[in-house]
Amino acid sequence: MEHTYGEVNQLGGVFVNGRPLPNAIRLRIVELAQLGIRPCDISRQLRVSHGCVSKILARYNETGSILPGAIGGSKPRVTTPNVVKHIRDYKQGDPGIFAWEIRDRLLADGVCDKYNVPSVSSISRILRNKIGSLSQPGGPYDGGKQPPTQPALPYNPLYQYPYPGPMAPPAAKMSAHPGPVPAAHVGLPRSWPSAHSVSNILGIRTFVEQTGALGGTEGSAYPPKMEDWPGVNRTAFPSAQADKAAVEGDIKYPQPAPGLSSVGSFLPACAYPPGNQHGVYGAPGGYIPPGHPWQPQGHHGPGVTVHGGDLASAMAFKQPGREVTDRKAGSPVGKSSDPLSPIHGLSIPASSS
DNA sequence: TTCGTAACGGTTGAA
DNA sequence: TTTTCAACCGTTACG
Repeated sequence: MEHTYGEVNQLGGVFVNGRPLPNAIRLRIVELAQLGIRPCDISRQLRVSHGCVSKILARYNETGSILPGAIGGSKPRVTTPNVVKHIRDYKQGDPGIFAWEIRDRLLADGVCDKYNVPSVSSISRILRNKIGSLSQPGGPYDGGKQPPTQPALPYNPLYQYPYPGPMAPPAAKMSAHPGPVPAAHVGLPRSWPSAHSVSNILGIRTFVEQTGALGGTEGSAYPPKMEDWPGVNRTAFPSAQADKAAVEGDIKYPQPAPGLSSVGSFLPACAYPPGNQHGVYGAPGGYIPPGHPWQPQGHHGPGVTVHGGDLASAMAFKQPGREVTDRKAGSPVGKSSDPLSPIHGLSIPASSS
């Protein structure tokens, strides 16, 4: 957390280690690729490492989304209350049942599917820690307080993970089929682009600029230090963890170093079609005033909207299912053989640089 | 020179 | 409240 101000990469670009690039940059990468600009050139222009360009383009090709994945958090819990109840039922019905038998029954009864069924060890732990304690004293069960076949929570085939809100689980690393949940939103900001619309990606900066937060007042309006950012925490937006993940990259991109001001020179506001500039790049002076830090983007300008074309399509999935995997999963990210799959409406004139 | 990707050090957030 | 762990990130370096 000491890299509040970011670091400078070999290309002179500024980045915050561990944090996603601002969505504006991510979008720009995709846009430039759409224009036929080679990734290596994009890398140089935006001063983003070519590895990152490659990864973002590969992800886009794979998912149709420019957004980063949901950062942080733990694996979705599989031992939901419903599952625990069923396990309890099974144990009550057959005190001698083995954990692996419970597991099989969870599958057979449709309580879980193969993607979210607890492991045998998890079941054992549940039996030991939860059900076992509940069953004490006086025998393995709690005196039959639970009916043998209590309705419990009706099994919802759509239920998979106890994520709050409309979000889908970050199942990016799951296999092709994450389960009963249609993968259309898997791993992406679920409410995108509604709750945190394109404006949050592209518009806020300009909104900030327009509202004067930039140009001398950013210090007060937008504290440069990450930890000074109010309201940007994991509880502020309870319904959108991934949204946060998607926007925090901008929210928390303080990056005052001048390196990324190059983005402004390479990517002037006029590079965007009028539709996209509406409410986004209203400041005619440019995208980022030279010498200014990247302004964090976030929920500071909820009124800003973008009417431009299919910009949102870049934020949405091109295809259901998100199988973008990181290196840890074997990195079967799609080859960038077709980096120019169209983003209709994103006809952006080549940079005037 | 270009591109894909493993390794690395970092951040984040749920448990 | 703190710690742990497993997600994710972008950069770097290598092939």
